[in-house]
Amino acid sequence: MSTASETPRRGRASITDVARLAGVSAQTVSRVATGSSQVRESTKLRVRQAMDQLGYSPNRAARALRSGSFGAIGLLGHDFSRTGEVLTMRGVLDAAQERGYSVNVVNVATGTTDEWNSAVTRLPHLAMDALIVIRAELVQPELLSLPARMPVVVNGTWPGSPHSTVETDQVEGTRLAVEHLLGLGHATVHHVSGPEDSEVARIRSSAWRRTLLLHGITPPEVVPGDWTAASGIAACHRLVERDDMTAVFCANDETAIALIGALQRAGKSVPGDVSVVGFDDIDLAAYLNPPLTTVNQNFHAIGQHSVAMLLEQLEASTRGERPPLQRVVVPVELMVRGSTGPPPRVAPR
Amino acid sequence: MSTASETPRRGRASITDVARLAGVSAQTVSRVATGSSQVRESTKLRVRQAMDQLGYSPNRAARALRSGSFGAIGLLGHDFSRTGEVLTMRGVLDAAQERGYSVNVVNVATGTTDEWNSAVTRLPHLAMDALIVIRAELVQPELLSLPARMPVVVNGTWPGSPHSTVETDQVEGTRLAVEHLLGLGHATVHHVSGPEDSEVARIRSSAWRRTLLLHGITPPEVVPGDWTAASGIAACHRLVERDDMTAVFCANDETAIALIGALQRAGKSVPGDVSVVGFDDIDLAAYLNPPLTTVNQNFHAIGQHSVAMLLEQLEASTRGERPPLQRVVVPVELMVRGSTGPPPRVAPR
DNA sequence: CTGAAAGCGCTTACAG
DNA sequence: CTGAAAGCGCTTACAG
Repeated sequence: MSTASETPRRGRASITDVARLAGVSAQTVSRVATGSSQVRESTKLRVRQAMDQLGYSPNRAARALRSGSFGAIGLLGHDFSRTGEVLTMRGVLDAAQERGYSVNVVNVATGTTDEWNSAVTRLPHLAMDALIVIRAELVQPELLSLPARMPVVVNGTWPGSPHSTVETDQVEGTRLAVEHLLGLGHATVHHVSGPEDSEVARIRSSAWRRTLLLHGITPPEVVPGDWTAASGIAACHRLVERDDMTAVFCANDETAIALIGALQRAGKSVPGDVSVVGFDDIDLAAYLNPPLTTVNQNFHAIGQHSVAMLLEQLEASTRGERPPLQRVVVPVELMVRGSTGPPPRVAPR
Repeated sequence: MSTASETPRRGRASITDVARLAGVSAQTVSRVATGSSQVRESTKLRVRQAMDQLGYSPNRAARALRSGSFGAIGLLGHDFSRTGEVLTMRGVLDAAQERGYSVNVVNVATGTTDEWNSAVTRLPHLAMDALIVIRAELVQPELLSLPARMPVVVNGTWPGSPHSTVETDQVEGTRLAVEHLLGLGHATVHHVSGPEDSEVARIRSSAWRRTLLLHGITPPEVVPGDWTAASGIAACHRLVERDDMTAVFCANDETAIALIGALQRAGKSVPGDVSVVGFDDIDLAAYLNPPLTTVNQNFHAIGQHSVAMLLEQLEASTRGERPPLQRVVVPVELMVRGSTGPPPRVAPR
């Protein structure tokens, strides 16, 4: 009746199939599969062989249902094509994989407050044990605590957050950028900001302002940007009319790169006439002409820290402890390249 | 005894809790939750209220265990920080979300054949109904059919693949790029290739060669690259020694952008002395100086098509049909910008 | 339109 | 070191 080719009809072997083939009980198979307790070496071997023969892998849903853990981390963010989101995701993927967790990525479509809140509300439907949120700024705090007992780590700044956070040292990065320019001899540093609804952008702007004030310089008017290359070009039109414009600190690299391109087309030399600094250190930054001086954010480390903290929280609550609230600040590094230099001898007209 | 604040101890309401509160059976709650069959309007309303009051959301693991479907798609790829991977992922995320599926992203660490195979082998452990693989080239075909009955769609070229594929029209894109340069009056077109182990890179190289031959031009020696900006700089050293080097077709944008930067530093004008074309159309391409002429790949569409095909397969096999094998080719568009122009009057020395 | 019963494939106590 | 029983929270037939 039973032939070698007879495999379970459902296409996938279950723990019972393995148990039968190995001549043991299902629990023993489970013990071998999870490595949870001691099994006699010879038994273990027999079970392993049966597993291989049947191509067995445990049903994740059954395991999750019984154990209450999915072995998955959720990653919620808006616009997973920007440098920050992408590199953070890489860090999360790497760290999670190392610890045997899979990653469920959820993209918030439009990035409006409504979209964020609705995404958070839909989360409990998804199978995940813990959650990393990139830029939670726009989320209502009450909503983010919605997934009951679910550990949450927030990437970026979220004032008054009841959750652990991992963020770049924005203030230090900005200070390094501005003081680098001042150190080169520039009389002042102009600033192209990020969008108004971004907390990070506001922090960079105010750090720029404070650094100038500390050096006794009255900050010039901010040129508004929105992270995009297009806003870098728009910024150029406004900046070229200023007589003292020899140095510009841009809120991110995209804007800085587009600004440099526009300045060059307007007949300005970078850094001969104008020095430009960005923020992020995207991959291409070092290969442009001129190579971009910028502040390196270690997004990958942010992702890795997030996973580590999340799993600590998970373990703490498994032990019945109250998970610790942590705030990690990841250091930055100023990458000095070719887009900055001393100001021109004679003020450009 | 029972107070308003009494919630189930486990922190999350179950279907039974909702049923009790609404005064119906668990199945009726299930019917309302899944919308699977007709329920009297007044009953539905009562159930909905109970759900809201308890903050109920169905346990994904239980649902998956019972229904055999996880509501999740796996996305397997190497290096989720490159343009292609990232934008394809965006397309997958958008399309999956629209259909109520979540996306499990798995990053293949080193991109070696071994890593690919081991990632594929580990997949059945993960909770997913179907799988999208970006660049399966390095995977052993037998392994990729390992997850029994799991629909698979492959992005990119995989000769002899037993699975459905979605890919960019590489040949047409290359032809457009090369003929654009020839049309401008260039006598020949040099080529910086992608890495040897990439099928896509090989296709672009051979399409470049064939296009030149079709126009009666003997193809110059290929300059080897590997997608990176660094290889664009290396290519510059080799290219500047060639007398007839007035036009270069690069296998991707990163290489092209770095090459342009290096050419400029070597005193060449782009496009005055040399015209350069890339492939991909990354976000920054239009904002560089000069703006990059390149072939636009619609990665987002690739991701969306992949999801659509996957779900068709899933539905077909649910109906007991043999899922159809599809091959979708996504059209390209040549973006003519500032990095290309007619050759210099006098051959540059 | 609604309900009582069975069972998806595991793991978790509890015995031995 | 190993096993028999129970049950995680759902959905799927099967009744009515």
